[in-house]
Amino acid sequence: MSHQSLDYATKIRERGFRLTPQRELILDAVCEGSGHTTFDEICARVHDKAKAINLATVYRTLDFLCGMGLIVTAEINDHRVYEIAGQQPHHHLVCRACGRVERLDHEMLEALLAKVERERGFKVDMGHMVLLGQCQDCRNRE
Amino acid sequence: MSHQSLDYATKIRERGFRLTPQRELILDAVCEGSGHTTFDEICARVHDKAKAINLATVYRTLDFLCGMGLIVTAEINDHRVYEIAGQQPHHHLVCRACGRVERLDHEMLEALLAKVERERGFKVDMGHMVLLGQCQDCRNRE
DNA sequence: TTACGTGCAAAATATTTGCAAGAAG
DNA sequence: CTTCTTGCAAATATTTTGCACGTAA
Repeated sequence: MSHQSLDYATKIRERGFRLTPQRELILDAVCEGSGHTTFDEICARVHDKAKAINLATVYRTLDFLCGMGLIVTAEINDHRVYEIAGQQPHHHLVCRACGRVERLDHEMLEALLAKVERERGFKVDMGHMVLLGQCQDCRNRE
Repeated sequence: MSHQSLDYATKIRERGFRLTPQRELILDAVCEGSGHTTFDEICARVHDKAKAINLATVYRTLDFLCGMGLIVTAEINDHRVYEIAGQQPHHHLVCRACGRVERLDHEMLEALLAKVERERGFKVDMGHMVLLGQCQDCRNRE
């Protein structure tokens, strides 16, 4: 249990819910790939392993897992994406040109957050932010 | 023409497209209200003035206006919102508790953007950002 | 054994498209 | 006139729901 996904089984059962194969599969599917996963990717991975799982179940389970705080969701470039929760707070730089996704550690944002809180009294609750722009390679290429 | 919406009529015609009453109405509808407007609000306002305008037209026209760069769109708290383009770049603080939307000027973010560009070579193109959190009032109330 | 969860199919929504008629330039 | 746009209706796509059955605990 060295991984980020501590003991999700316990987290689910603790609150009186059940751990089902479907929930495990879908949670796995969110973990696969590098970080962000779209609904369709999740469906594809799930159907790979168990063709019988229903679309409605995927919808319901993703909602459920969000509600449990085991996964989080964000909107990148008009696409809803899911990702496993409980990681270090971090953010992404998404290149509009090539679509590449780079990671940005939370530390970079701390100065900004502190300033907003100090000057506006607004406490930003920023689990995951997405900054769109242009990456270095694409800029050089121009 | 002191307003932000310069001469959109010209901008449209310049590129060989036509200015229609529908396009004017929908553009107006996006301007009304204070800043953000949802699809449904737009429909409601449009139907107020002209019941006959078709849903498909609203969809097509919003796409069109985005394509022309006359409006911009963002995602706030699971809701797609539209807003007139060409304003000063600015951002919003959205309170998760009460839903209030405060404006945040671009200046606040500049230090962050400069840092990302310096350290990562990534040029953030930040027309409009949304920070979720908790506003001062709601924090006091706890 | 007990309800929680799932599959299934249908319903409710949301969005897109083809095409003929209407209208902007 | 020309051809871009719209309205309409149908086609798609997406998401949600009700219900009987299956199964985790």
